[in-house]
Amino acid sequence: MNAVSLDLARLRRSCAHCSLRQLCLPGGIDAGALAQLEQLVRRTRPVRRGERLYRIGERLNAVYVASAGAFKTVSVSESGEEQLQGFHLPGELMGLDGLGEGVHRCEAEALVDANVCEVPLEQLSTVALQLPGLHQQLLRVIGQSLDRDHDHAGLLVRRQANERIALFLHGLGERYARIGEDPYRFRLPMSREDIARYLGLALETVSRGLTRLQEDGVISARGRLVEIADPKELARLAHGGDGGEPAQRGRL
Amino acid sequence: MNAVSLDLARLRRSCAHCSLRQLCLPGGIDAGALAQLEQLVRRTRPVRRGERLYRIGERLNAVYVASAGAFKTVSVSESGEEQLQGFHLPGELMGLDGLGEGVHRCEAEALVDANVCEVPLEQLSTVALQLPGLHQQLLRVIGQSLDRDHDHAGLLVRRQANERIALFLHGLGERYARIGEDPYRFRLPMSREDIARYLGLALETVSRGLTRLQEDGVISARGRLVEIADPKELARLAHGGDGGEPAQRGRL
DNA sequence: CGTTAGATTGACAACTGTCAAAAGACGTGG
DNA sequence: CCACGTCTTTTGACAGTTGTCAATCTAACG
Repeated sequence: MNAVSLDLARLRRSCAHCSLRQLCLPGGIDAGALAQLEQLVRRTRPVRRGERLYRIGERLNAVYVASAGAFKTVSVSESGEEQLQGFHLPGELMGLDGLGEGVHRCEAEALVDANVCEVPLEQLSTVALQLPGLHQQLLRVIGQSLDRDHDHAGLLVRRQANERIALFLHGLGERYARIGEDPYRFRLPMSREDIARYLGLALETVSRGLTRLQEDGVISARGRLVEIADPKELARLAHGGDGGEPAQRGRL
Repeated sequence: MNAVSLDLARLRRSCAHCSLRQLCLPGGIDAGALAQLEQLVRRTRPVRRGERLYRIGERLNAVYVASAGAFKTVSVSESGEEQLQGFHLPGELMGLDGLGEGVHRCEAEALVDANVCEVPLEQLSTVALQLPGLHQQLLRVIGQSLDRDHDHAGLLVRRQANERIALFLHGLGERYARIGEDPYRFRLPMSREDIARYLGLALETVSRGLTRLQEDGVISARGRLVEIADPKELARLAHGGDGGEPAQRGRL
C-alpha cells in the first residue's frame, strides 16, 4: 500500500495535468496494474515546431497527449484544401481521428516546440480489458473528445465573425485555466491563418475582429500575446450578447 | 454450429442495415455470446414524429439506432438558441453525446415516425469486456461517430452557402446509398429550417440555394422530395468545383 | 374548404471575402 | 548590437454573398 501511494504520487507529478490522468488513476487500482500502466506510456518525447505526430493515411497505432506545447490537427478536403479540425493544448487527447477506419484522417502538427506522451493503442486496449474501470475511463476521454468536436461545430454555426472570435478566445481561456495557466493572459500558439481556418473565416476577418475587440477594450492583443481585459464582456459577446436579444434574456 | 448460423441469419435479417451489426457480428463469436447480444437489444420500439429518445441533462444509459425513420440531435447554446448537431438515418448511432460527462448534451427528436433499437450502455460494456473483438468494434462505431462530426465541421467551414448545400445533399445521398436506398431520389425528413441550422445558414439562403440548383438542372426539388438529376455536377459543386480553382485541379 | 405551418421569392442593408499595400515581428548573419 | 530579409499581421477599398424583414405562395391537415 505504501509502494502504491508512492507510485501514485510519481504518476501524478509526471502527468500532473494530463487528460490520461483520468485513465491512469481510476478507483480500484493495484500496484501491478500501475506498473503496467507506467510502462505503457512512453514519456516526454520532444517534438519540434512543425513536426508531425502522424500523417493522413497512416495506420493509427497510438494516442498522444502533449505535456507541453500545442498542436493542430489538419485534414485535407476532397478539393485539396486544408481544414483545421482542432487545436490541442497540453492534456488534451490527440490521435482518435480515424478510429472508425483505423487510418488517420488528420495530421497532427506541433505549433510550437512540445513534449508528447505516446500510448500504443493495442496495449491500451489490452490493459483496459483487464482493468476494471479503465475501460469506462477510456470511453470517458473519448467522449470528451466528442464534446470538443461539438463545441467546434457550435463555434462554426455562429453567423457573426465577431461572435466566433469572442467564443474562441473565451473557450481558449477556459482550456488554459483547466491546465493551471492564466485564463486571461496567454500567448496564442497558432497563427491568424490557423485561427481563420478553424473558425471558417478569412484571416483578415480574424485580424479585424481582434482589432475590434481591442478597440472596445475587451482584450489587449499585441501579436500573439493576448490579454483579456474584460472577461465578462467577452463572455457576453461570445454567447451572442450582441446583435439581437436584449442583453441577458432567457437564461442566466 | 448449426444453431449459431441460424441465429446469425436471424440477426442479419433483423438488423440488416444497422451500424450495430458491426458490433454484433465480429469474428470469433459463439452461440452463448450471440444469445447475450440478442437479449441486449430491445428491438423496434416505435417512436412517433416529434418524440424524443432522451433529453438534455438526462443521464445517458443507452445508445440508440433507428431501424426506420430519421432523427435530429439538438443542443442548446448558452445564449439559449438551439443548435442542430446532426441528422441520424437508419443504422446510424445516437446517444454518444455526453459520454464525457455521463449526461446528455443533446436531445434526439424523431423527424418522422420511426423505430429504434435501444442498447443499455452498462450491459453493453459488460458484454464488451467479455467478448474478444467486441470492444474493438465498439471503439470503431464510436470512431465513425467522430468521423461524422468531422464531416459536419467540414461542411461548416465552407464559406459559400451553395457549396454547403451541395455537399449536404451529396453526403445525404451517400448515406442513403449505404442503407440501400436510392441515393438520387429521396424525401428529406427535415425542414428547411433544420437544414439551415445544421449548415449555419439562414433558412431563406437554403431555400434559394435549392432553387438555384434546380434552375441549373442539378437537382429537381418539389418540397421535401429531392431528385438529383446530375450527380456528377453536384459532386463537383460540393467539392468546391465552382468559385475559384479551374475545375478539376490538384486531385482527381 | 378553410386554416396553419412550411417554403419561396423580393428588396435592401450589412457583413465578410478578396485583392492590395503597408506595417510590424522575428530570426539570421554581419 | 544592429541591419537585413522574410514572414506575419494589420489596414484599406470594394464587390459579392448572405442575413433580415416582409409578403406571397404552397402544401398538409382538420
